Amino acid sequence: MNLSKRGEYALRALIDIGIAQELGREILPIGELAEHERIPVKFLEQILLQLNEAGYLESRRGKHGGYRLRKPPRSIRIGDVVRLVDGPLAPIACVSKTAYAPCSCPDEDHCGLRMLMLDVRNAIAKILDRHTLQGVIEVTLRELRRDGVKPPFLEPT
Amino acid sequence: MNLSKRGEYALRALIDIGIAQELGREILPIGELAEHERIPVKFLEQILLQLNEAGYLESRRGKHGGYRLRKPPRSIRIGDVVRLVDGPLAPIACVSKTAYAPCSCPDEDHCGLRMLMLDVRNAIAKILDRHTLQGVIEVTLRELRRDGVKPPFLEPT
DNA sequence: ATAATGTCTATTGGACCAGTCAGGTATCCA
DNA sequence: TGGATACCTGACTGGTCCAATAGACATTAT
Repeated sequence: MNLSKRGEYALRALIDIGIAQELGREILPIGELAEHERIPVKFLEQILLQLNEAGYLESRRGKHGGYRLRKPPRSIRIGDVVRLVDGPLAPIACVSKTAYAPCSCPDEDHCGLRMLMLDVRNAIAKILDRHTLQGVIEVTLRELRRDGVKPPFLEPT
Repeated sequence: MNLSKRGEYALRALIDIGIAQELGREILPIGELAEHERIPVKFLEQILLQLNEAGYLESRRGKHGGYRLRKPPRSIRIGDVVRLVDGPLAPIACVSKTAYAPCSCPDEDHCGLRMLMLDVRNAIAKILDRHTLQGVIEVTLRELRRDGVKPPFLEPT
């Protein structure tokens, strides 16, 4: 039931870029992002590249380059990002909606385990597909403000 | 968000042994189980051994040997079996109740991602910890009967 | 020009998964 | 008592994936 580091970093990156954008930073260089989240730069590169290819980010090269969101945060579903980076949400393939594959069990139609795992898949999907990047960003900023903590990415370094 | 084959086989084995027991078979040899579920015998052996050590099963050696449940199915929570075989239910360690570990993010207390993943963990745990082996067995048998399908393990082979 | 940034491809070390192999030991039946 | 059946134990292997690293190349601002 694991979210990979890759998936975790992808989400953290999108959230950070979204926060930066919300706070007036139009573009965020990868170095700043990597430092803030303590992610190895070259590993993060690959992930941002993937998010770029998938249409979530756009990049500007050269000096003062960096990444920004290509779509409004409200239209980015967390579940879709996880699916992109980590694969299907379902714990076993025979209950996946987006990547169904038959399982090896003798009678899929009368498999109590399958029904249970379908519940689990639906519970996960319900949460991750109902939450957007916008929502996560709002929650994060609200919590920061409530505790009087200065948000990150206010100033270019 | 994956259940490993090992975890899947462990659950299927417990369910099958429970079904057999419900239907009057006091003990189930591994060969019959492996054949029915199409699991490599030697792989299944390791898994049943682990379930034995963990107190879920007891075994009888020699001719007419096999495995049976050591506890009543009602007292076996699916979530605990998954934890035993596959590790924590939480998608990331910083939201695990049974195996918490701090994450690398700069501010765990104001991490929107963490709050979201905590929701996911709780949703998974709610399902897997509320369902017992008894429940899964009942559902399976009910579905089989509803469709008039003969349940497995009625006769020793 | 050059320094700062992103792009792209290749590779690596290690962990883990799923399974295999080669026996050893206990139990039962004839 | 001997053999068949079945569980017990440990080593090990091929493959895949994760996380990270390395280095050459392209683009942009100053």
